[in-house]
Amino acid sequence: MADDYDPNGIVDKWLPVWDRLRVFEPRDEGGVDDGGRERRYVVDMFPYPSGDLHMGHAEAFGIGDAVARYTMMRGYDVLHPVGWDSFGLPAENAALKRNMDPREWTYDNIEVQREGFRRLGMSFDWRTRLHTSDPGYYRWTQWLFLRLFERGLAYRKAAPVNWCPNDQTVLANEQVIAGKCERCGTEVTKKNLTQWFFRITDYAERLLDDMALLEGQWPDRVLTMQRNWIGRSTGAYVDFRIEGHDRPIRVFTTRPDTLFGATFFVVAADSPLAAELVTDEQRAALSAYVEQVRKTTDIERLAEGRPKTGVSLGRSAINPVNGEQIPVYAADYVLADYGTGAIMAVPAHDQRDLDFARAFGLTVRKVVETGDDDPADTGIATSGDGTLVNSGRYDGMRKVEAIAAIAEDLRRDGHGEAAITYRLRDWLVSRQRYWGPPIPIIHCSACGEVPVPDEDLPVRLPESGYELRPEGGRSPLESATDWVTTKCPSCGGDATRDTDTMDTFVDSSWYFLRYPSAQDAERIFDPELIARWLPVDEYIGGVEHAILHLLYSRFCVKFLQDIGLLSFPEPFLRVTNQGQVIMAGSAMSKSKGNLVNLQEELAKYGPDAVRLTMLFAGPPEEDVDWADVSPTGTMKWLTRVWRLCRDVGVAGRGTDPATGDVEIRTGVHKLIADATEQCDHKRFNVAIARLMELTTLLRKAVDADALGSASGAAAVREGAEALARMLSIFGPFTAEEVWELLGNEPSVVFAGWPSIDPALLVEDTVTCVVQVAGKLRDKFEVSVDATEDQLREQALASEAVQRALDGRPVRTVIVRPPRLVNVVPG
RNA sequence: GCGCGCCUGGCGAAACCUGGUAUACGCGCAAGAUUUAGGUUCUUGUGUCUUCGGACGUGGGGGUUCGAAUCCCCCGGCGCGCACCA
Repeated sequence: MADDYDPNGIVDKWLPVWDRLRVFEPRDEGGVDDGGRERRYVVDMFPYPSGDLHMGHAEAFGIGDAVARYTMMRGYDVLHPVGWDSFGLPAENAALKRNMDPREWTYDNIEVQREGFRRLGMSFDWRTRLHTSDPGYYRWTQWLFLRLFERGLAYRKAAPVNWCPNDQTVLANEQVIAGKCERCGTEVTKKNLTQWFFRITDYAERLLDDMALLEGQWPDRVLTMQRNWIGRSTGAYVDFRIEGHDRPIRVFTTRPDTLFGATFFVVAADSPLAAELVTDEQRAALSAYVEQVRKTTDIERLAEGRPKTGVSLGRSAINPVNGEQIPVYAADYVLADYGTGAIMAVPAHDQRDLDFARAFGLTVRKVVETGDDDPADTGIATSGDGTLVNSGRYDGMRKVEAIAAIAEDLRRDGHGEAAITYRLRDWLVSRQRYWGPPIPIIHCSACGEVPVPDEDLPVRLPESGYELRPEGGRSPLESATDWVTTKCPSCGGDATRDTDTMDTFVDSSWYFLRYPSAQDAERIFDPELIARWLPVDEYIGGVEHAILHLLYSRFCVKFLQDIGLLSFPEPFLRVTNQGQVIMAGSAMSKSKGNLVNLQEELAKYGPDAVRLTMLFAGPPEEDVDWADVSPTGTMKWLTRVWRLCRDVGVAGRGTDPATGDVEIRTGVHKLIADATEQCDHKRFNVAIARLMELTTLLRKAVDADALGSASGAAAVREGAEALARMLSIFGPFTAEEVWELLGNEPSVVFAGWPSIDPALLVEDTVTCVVQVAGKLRDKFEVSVDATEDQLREQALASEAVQRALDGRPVRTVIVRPPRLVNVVPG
């Protein structure tokens, strides 16, 4: 045994012991049978194999591991799995750059990270290990696709979609952040392409409603972000006849009460509607405009104060309530894929419409009197409550009455109906890249889109014969001609495979279902193990997935529930977002030159001190600025713990804690109770502070020769063992080492969380605080059952109180026995 | 623009849920002990001012209360999310 604390030596010492004892495998299957425990499923958002582990991994997984280990220590049977999100663009780009096979790059990195996680002391059950890029996994991703396809929830359509010119692929709406590609930051443009979508919009209402189940369990801001993303609006559809056109065009409005104020009509320039409605005279003008719009990136489109543009389509629309003819325009401020892609424009009561009206010299007609100045004069649209004017028989109604009345009249007359629309769009899942699960569809000239039969899954990625580099929206797989050419499963004729692959977010939207039966070759998951472990009790990961991953996973689980494979509506009962590790105020990056290398920190301080430093720096959800913290402090503490336990050694071994010194025990049990309470709320920073206090308390006792008496030794032992057990959730290697120093058999994990003797928490005396006019003047120790009268008397007798009163009479005395007296002067 | 969150010593932070001793724990700093020295380790001190009685102090202002870091309102600063969604 080393003669002082050796932060890295203990890593090599204890890893093989944990492996041998199978410490992190759930007890009631495979390991020690200890049936009857409650189960908990604790999951960390799985890593992307982008290289070696970095500071962010240590932070995120350190928090997840503390949660998992705390849950284990509290006596639950815990499944804490690990896997890799190993398909995706970055791997492919990195491989391209190095002229490597993406497999090689990916699986090499996974090995490096696997070893890194082990050496960080993660309590994973390695049997769960999965990689989304394994055929044994993506087979089931494809299987899931086919189930969606069967039910019409996976479909292909031509649409203007987000296109990243740098990554040469389409992107889901959720992957466009402020107009830029989520991965590379390039400005995203629009392209008309035929793409695969999942009909997540069918689930919009349930995704919104079921958030009630998550309230208080998920971070509020995540719920808010999802709510806003789904974006429910209530209003009405209104059908407008178009002059010289045989079918009416429907619009959505949240303000049917302003129908009489509609003075023009706008369709999205890039929607098929515009092409359908345009007159021959205006066709050239429209094409030129659409061309101009398409070239504009989202960033430019959204620029502040950008003037409204558009082009007349040369027709009129007819307002169903008053027969008025209003001109029809195409403009880019109307979105093709929201609502119906067309709007009635009410410039008086919508700022965007007013801006357009002023740019094109169109009529502004106020129909709701709000008491504000006329929008036609001010250029400021009014949207508040008021009374209807210029609206025929609806004049005089309040806004809300009018909304209901007009919606009802539209329905009765067959001109529309009340409606709800969502901002959420269908999920674009196809990608023109190589490193993802091939879409399991075969295109046959006779049969159309034919699903690959289940028994032919997986559709494996070809391992050669393709050109990896994507180009102009063509998938790399198109160049793998042998792979593409196939027979139609339906008619047996010549056919071709779909050459797109699925987005990596499809892989990750169901992986937590696969862990308990990661090796199952027969089915997507084992229903018995699902029943045993799912849904996820604790899900730990970054807030960057607040919408993307968490929304998609919720959708997939609801779908699997609908087809009878799952019995719960939500995948994650509780979500915790950890903060980031930053350096000197900003995110670490190579270009800023402020990278902190995790491996160097580990070499200097060992994994326990690094983990503790992050956990102790603040609450889990706060960022940690590495410039503000120092592992030397936590390292010093771990050394003190080690020396304390070395000095205690086997003293007091085998004694009944109840025989221990009461004064020491009282202090110990208070600290255990408080640390437990803090851990229950994931306030690990405060819990660690309590463990530090416990260390100091025990050190002082040992220095005062507590070990010289039987009762002192018993109490110190109880405290030191409690310290080791609690330390194990933050600094697992050190905890194991000191547990051994105390003369115990490994593993400390099996010892569980220390219990608290409630009798020791009951205090006989407390400090009573005496205030004069709310300001602290005196305090004294009193019995917990001191009466109001006794306390009042003792307070008034205090010299300090009399001095503060300075001769003033006492108006009243507030007594809150036994802790407080407030003397209020007259 | 809309929505949300945060603001406490030189620094990271406690106490806010449940109003009642503000600054737990750690870093840093200072002094002392140990050491040949540096480092390490240990001890003590560390909100500001002070006439040593106290006074002031949780971004600013106001309110509720016997009593406010804590609850309410206004303002400022910082951060985050959304952003032409009809």
